[in-house]
Amino acid sequence: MTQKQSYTEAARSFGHLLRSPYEKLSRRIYGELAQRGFPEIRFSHSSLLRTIAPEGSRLTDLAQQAGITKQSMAYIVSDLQDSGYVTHRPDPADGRAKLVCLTQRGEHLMATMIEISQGIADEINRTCGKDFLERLKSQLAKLDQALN
Amino acid sequence: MTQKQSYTEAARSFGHLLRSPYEKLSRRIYGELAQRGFPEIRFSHSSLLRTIAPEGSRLTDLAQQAGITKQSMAYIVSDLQDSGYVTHRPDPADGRAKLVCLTQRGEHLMATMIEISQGIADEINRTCGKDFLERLKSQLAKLDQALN
DNA sequence: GTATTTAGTCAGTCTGTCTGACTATAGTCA
DNA sequence: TGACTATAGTCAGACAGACTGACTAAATAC
Repeated sequence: MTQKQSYTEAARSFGHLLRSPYEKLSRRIYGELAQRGFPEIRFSHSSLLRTIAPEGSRLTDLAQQAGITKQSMAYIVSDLQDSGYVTHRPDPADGRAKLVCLTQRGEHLMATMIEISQGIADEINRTCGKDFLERLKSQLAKLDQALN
Repeated sequence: MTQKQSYTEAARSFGHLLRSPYEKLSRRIYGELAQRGFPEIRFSHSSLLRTIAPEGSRLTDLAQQAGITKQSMAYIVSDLQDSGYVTHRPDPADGRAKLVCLTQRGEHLMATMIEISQGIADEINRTCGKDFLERLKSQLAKLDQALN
């Protein structure tokens, strides 16, 4: 086995194993969202959807939590606003700031994402064994800690 | 706990746990490559680097294996060619085709990536326990299968 | 009251993906 | 053998999503 062959095997063994299930989960979730009436939702939207607070969030906070610039987050906010998932309202605590808030459609989207995620989790546990995901999550959290 | 709060917790528990270590590993690997004399290498290059065969590969095969269009792969090949990591030569079996081959610099890059990956794997096993990665890989492979 | 910092917007740039169209070559079939 | 279809790679343009610098209005610090 040549050195080059052992490289592709080494790479595939881990980087691939982390990326592939993630990509498959993404495709499943966005595919099912499209089928359930949310065809506009894309991967980039997750940087806002996974961090927005129930009471609304500031653009700069969303950007910082997602690790992107406020201009990039503004682009995503604009897109979700055009599709009716979020809206703006002034932040009473700061005349400069606006709060990005979920609309009713946005809240419905969130509820649907939870439902889809739960369904996938149940399916995985049925296929891979009881509490498989809990144990996997525990190991991934340990890995995540070790990589800091 | 509101429904919206439970969403972010559910999402963070898994999607986040798959993405975060992957992003950290990527930053580590590309950071160390830059320090070791390969500053041009970026994440997008991995779609070629992880699949190119030791004897060279056709553009269309690389594209298919990576799941992107041949035009996108051509864009990546061009970038790596400009930086001296790959070169073209005609495919003797087909007058239309060219083989994308690693240069000496490209092979050195590959060897360095293996070294860096091995070092990270050893460090993870030291931190998380003997054979931690083997057991984690096994579970991730199981998950990957379950998601097909 | 002045200087500095912050929130958000605007415009432009870059990367990396896509599509359609094209030319040259290969394969198939009658 | 010629006509037709398919394939390999290139070209040009479009788009999504990331970035930077500059700007205005509001907040904060002194």
